[in-house]
Amino acid sequence: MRERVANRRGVILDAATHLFSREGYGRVTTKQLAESSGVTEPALYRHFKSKEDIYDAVLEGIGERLQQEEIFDSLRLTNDVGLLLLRLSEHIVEFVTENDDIYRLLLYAALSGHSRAKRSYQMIRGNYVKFLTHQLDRLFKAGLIVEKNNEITSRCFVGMVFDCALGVTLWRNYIGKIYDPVDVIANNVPIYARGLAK
Amino acid sequence: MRERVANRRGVILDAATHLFSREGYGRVTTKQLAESSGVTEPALYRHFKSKEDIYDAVLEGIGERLQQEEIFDSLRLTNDVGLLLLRLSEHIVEFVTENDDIYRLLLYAALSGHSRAKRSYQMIRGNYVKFLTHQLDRLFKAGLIVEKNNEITSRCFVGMVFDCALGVTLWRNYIGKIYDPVDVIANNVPIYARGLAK
DNA sequence: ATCGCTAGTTAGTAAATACTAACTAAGGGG
DNA sequence: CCCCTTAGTTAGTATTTACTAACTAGCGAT
Repeated sequence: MRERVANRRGVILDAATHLFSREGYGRVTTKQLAESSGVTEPALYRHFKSKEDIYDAVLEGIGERLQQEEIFDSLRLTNDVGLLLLRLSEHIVEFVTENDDIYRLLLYAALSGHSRAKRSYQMIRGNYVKFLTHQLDRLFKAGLIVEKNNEITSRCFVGMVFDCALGVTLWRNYIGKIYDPVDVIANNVPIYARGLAK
Repeated sequence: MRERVANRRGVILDAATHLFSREGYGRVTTKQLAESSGVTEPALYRHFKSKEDIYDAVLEGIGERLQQEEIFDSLRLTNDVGLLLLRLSEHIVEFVTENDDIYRLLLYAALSGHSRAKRSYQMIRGNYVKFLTHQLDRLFKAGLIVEKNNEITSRCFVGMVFDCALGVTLWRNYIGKIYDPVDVIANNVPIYARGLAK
């Protein structure tokens, strides 16, 4: 029974993205990949030359789902450090919550030392850090925040927010009470902002 | 050639801890486990009933390497929120840096949804959060810090510090400039402390 | 001295795994 | 209409993988 589908490659990649993000590369079998793409195993090899190749393509494809430019544009002129941190946090938490497979893939890739992990890291977290560093430099020059190493500050802030986002996904069942991410942000970002403001 | 060793079980567990923390459960084979324990495969099964059983024991054994009581005792009476956060941060960063296999195991376990992940999470991160929440409650009652949801604050702070620690281990090669954790802490903890202090 | 138990060994097995060989239906271009 | 390419299929293979069967050296207790 031959079923010809327009974008089979995309279907396989979607299924693979989900599987690899749940189980990690090692535990996913080609059989699983085939079944959840609605195709037989050899068909996978029409579109990719190996299992590794599928994994590579999955990590490669992460970039297309990021949408950071818009939020960056909207914050480029803000002089309110609290608002800057708040909007960035909301964006990150929303992103990780809705695309938690992407961050899982990054963690798996980083843990197992995959060559594409660095690239993924930089796309997902690095851009936020770079943008925030730049904005903090600007706010400092405008005399609005205290003097700090803004790169370190940005890295830590972004790290904190990503970890908070994991509270809604990865750590969800491990911690006691589950808070709405909005409340978490509303509680913490002002602490950071107050610590930075002049 | 029979080689009888006093604590073979421990040797196996050490080797397994290292392997699982690097590769994750799925990618480690019993052959690897045997070889890096200096033993043949069937010998593994004298000490453990399955590969899963070894993994379980590895996660179970995490607890023994944690040493949090001492630092908690030394900070129970501090009225300086900056010092409290600073000492806790130093402890966490030092712990993750020196025992990065443990945190890697936690991440792998959480990602793949292993049943022991929750327990590991609570031992490794949960205790810091509980202690810090309690201390922040105390400092608030003493009128030394602003009013916040101290549980959320603690979770986020601990999350931030653990993520910073990953900057020295997991993210090490992904970020540009590598800072000494001491400098990272010295830059960030004061921001948080200033944000909290009254 | 020997008996039994523990902790090893060698050799092997059934199942799973990544991948291939060989074949074929569908569709488009000339 | 026919032929070529594409994207599937069924059947199969070599290797790996987790684990077992059967045997044995060494040690402590009797």
